[in-house]
Amino acid sequence: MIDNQRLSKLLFKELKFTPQEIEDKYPQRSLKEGARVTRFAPSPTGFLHIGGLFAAMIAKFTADATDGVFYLRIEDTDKKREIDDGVSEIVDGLNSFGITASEGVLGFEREKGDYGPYEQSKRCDLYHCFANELVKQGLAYPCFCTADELSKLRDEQENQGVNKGYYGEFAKCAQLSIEQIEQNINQGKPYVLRLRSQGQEDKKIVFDDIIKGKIEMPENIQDIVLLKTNGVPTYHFAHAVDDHLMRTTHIVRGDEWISSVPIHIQLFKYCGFKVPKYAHIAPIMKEEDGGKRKLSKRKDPEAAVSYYVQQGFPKQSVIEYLLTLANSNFEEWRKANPNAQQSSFPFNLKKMSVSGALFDLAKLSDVSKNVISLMSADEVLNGTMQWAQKYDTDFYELLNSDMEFAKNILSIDRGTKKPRKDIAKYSEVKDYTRYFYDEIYTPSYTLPENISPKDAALILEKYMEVYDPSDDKNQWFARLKDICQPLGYTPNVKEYKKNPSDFKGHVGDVSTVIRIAITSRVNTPDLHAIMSLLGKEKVMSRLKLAKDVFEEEF
RNA sequence: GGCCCGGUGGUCAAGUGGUUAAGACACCGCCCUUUCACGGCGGUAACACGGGUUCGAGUCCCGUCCGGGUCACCA
Repeated sequence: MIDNQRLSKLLFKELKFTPQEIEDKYPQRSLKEGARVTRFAPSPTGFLHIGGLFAAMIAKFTADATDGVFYLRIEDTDKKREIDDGVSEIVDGLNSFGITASEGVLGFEREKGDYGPYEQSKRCDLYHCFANELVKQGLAYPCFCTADELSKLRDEQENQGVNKGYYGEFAKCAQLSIEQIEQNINQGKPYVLRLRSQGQEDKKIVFDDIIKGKIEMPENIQDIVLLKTNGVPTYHFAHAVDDHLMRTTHIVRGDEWISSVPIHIQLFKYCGFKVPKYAHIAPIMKEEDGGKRKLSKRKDPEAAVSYYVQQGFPKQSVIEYLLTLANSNFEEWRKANPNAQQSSFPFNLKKMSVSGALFDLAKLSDVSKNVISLMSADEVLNGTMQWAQKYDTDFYELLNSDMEFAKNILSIDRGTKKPRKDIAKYSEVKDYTRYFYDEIYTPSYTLPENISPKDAALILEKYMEVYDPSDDKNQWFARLKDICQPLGYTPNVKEYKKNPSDFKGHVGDVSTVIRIAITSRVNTPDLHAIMSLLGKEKVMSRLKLAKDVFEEEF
């Protein structure tokens, strides 16, 4: 038995606070009954991952659904892996999808809230205080083993076929006498602080994960590292201290942490903290070679949240899709409440799926088409311009040169009870509208198989004779019908279907030819509206051009 | 390898011992239609496998197989 008080004095010479002072500084939050405090706690080691956005979104919705608090904490305890703009990368990424924290880190060197600092690198005094408490209770000790010794240990254990790690008889620094420790320290030997685990391998620990359910695991017996050589805590220890002090009630995090829960519960108990509730979420996967695997930061461009911004998906679309993955009843809710804010969805952690879902771009597109179909023309234009300003400046200039015109284009078939759903992302708007702009429109005609170039030319010739730009929609269509008969087409689709051999086609074919002549496409929004916007001159010249091209073909 | 977790159509998924095993995406047909759309209807397609328990199993138990996670002074 060593003298823990003496060890404490040896290890922690200048502590800034007592545990009580700290507890007083971070009091219980006064929130209503049932309010949940959640957090997103990433490391600033790279771009924001779609899985991170997913986790953050779930944490935020969980807090918001209970009038709780969602805050952002930065886990920067490993300076080696950190990147320069790590914090902004995360904050900006989150913000660009509307997942904003009400507390915590707001940006580079900026934070808000009474439970800070919210960057772990600035909280060392706090960790040291609690580490010292563990030392005083004999629950932590310094370990002077070098990396070499440790890896040798692992090799030996591998050979012996026993569990690897620093525990039991293998934890040789656990047996050091106070004199040996003092001597090592006086010699300036570097050391880490390890937990003196009281766990027993044959005992089980049981906890209830909100998503995964009841989980039973052996107690932790590893004397894990609490404080690294440089005095900075490991994830495990920082998690216990921070989530206790910040009064987090629900830990929402990736399920790769499940196997560490025995360590975490042990730490909370040794420190005298109340154990929080855990909700471990399954990762988002990708299909490859018929198998599933976690989306990888290095290999998959779509792992980065910025990919979706670049692609031109509206932020609501991505969240909307992620929400369908998180709570499968979201789609049903959305159907019943097409125009409701996402934030009013009664999010439920218990409805989360237990296993990882494959990311489905086709489904995202579908969700996004719906989202965009419900936007106003202004919203679509704003979104598109914001996107284009960054990723397609030529197109941006084009839109910007006459925003009223652009808005009119986007207004076609929008705002009705049954709006079109043909835009999935802002990047598609250019293609969707290109025939309105001579600058980016190159005519290129492909007729359907049932229409010959000769018939097409005849249709166009006839139509040019009767085209009247002042027609309203009904008159316009009546004119289309009028030219059908003489050309061998029928104005009546039903009639055509009854006796297809009696006609060359029906009014649909006639309008298709005109549509192709004007837009080079077989499907566009309402043709009458398009022609009105284009104006007489352009319409006539396009009809003429197409007619000439078709005539050349026979 | 040890320890955890999981396995329902191509994908996301309902499902809590009795269902013709929902729904959405994708795909394919048909219908509606004043063009294009929107929409509607229908179709193909699933309980990993083997044993139990039970009158009855996708659902409970055991085993097998497969997939995932984790075993750092990284988070």
